[in-house]
Amino acid sequence: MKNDIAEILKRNQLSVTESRTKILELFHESKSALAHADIESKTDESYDRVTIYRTLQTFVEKGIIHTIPTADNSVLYALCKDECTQGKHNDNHVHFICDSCGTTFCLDHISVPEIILPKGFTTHRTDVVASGICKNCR
Amino acid sequence: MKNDIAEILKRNQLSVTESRTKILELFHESKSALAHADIESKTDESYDRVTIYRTLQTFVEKGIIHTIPTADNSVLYALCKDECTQGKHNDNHVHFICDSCGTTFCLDHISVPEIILPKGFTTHRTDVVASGICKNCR
DNA sequence: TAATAGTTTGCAACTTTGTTGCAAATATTT
DNA sequence: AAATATTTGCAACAAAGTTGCAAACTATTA
Ligand SMILES: [Mn+2]
Ligand SMILES: [Mn+2]
Ligand SMILES: [Zn+2]
Ligand SMILES: [Zn+2]
Repeated sequence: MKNDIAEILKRNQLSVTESRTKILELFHESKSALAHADIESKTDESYDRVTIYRTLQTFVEKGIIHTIPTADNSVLYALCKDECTQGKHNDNHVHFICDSCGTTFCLDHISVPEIILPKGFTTHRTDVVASGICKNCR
Repeated sequence: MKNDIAEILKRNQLSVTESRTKILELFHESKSALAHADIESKTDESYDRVTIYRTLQTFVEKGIIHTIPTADNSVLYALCKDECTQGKHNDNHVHFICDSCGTTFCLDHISVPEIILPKGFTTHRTDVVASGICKNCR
């Protein structure tokens, strides 16, 4: 397991450090999206805030994790499961945020529908974020 | 015009003040969504930051404006054109953010498609945010 | 495996964004 | 016009994010 994580880092030309390993492990263990603060607490504040910021940024650039836009404007991150690469994300799935427990899920098998835009507009990315009550909260 | 604005405020049981009038006017004049900072600059910093925060919050609560989630996590606001009321928003249209000029549009006539969620999930709101190149930038 | 070169981390200091309490100013009601 | 209710601006604070740099660590090479 720890080896798999190191593999992913190496494949992305990142040196294998304790913080990166631990943070990437967290994403693999987690069933839902994580915010900066979640990572801080789940690592017992062992890493500096700056390190976490930089790690998340690096992972996003490498196509290891993706961001999820939210209505309340907190930044959330989740593992990319599609084939995302350096600078080219491809996470065309719907996201769901529970208004009750706050958990955010990647609905990997529900893909974002094609949206037909007015003439003159070109789309590079489409985010669909649904919110409501999740299966655990009803 | 200024009278129309005052009317809207009264209809929503808000006292008609200079800052509220001016800010609501800005939204009516603007063809795109506005961020807190846009309002600050377009009003020549005549109002305190706190006043702008509170005004935006009040307008959202009253269903006069709605927020737009963004991938880069800046908060954007735009006029509600549907029949939104106190605590009940109904802005089921797609939003478009231009990667080149940053302008954010409400695509009022493009409605959010129905998303079929897994069993156990109930949706209260669905945001669709597309990004790419807008008609002015290509 | 030890030395070196390259990369990442933590700290400090700072900026930007957002929040709260409260007195003064303004708007509404009588 | 006075009384009442609401809003505003200030100050102080809290939370979130950024940057430069020396020390620590990782990878490479000999
Ligand atoms: Mn996802
Ligand atoms: Mn809109
Ligand atoms: Zn839930
Ligand atoms: Zn544009």
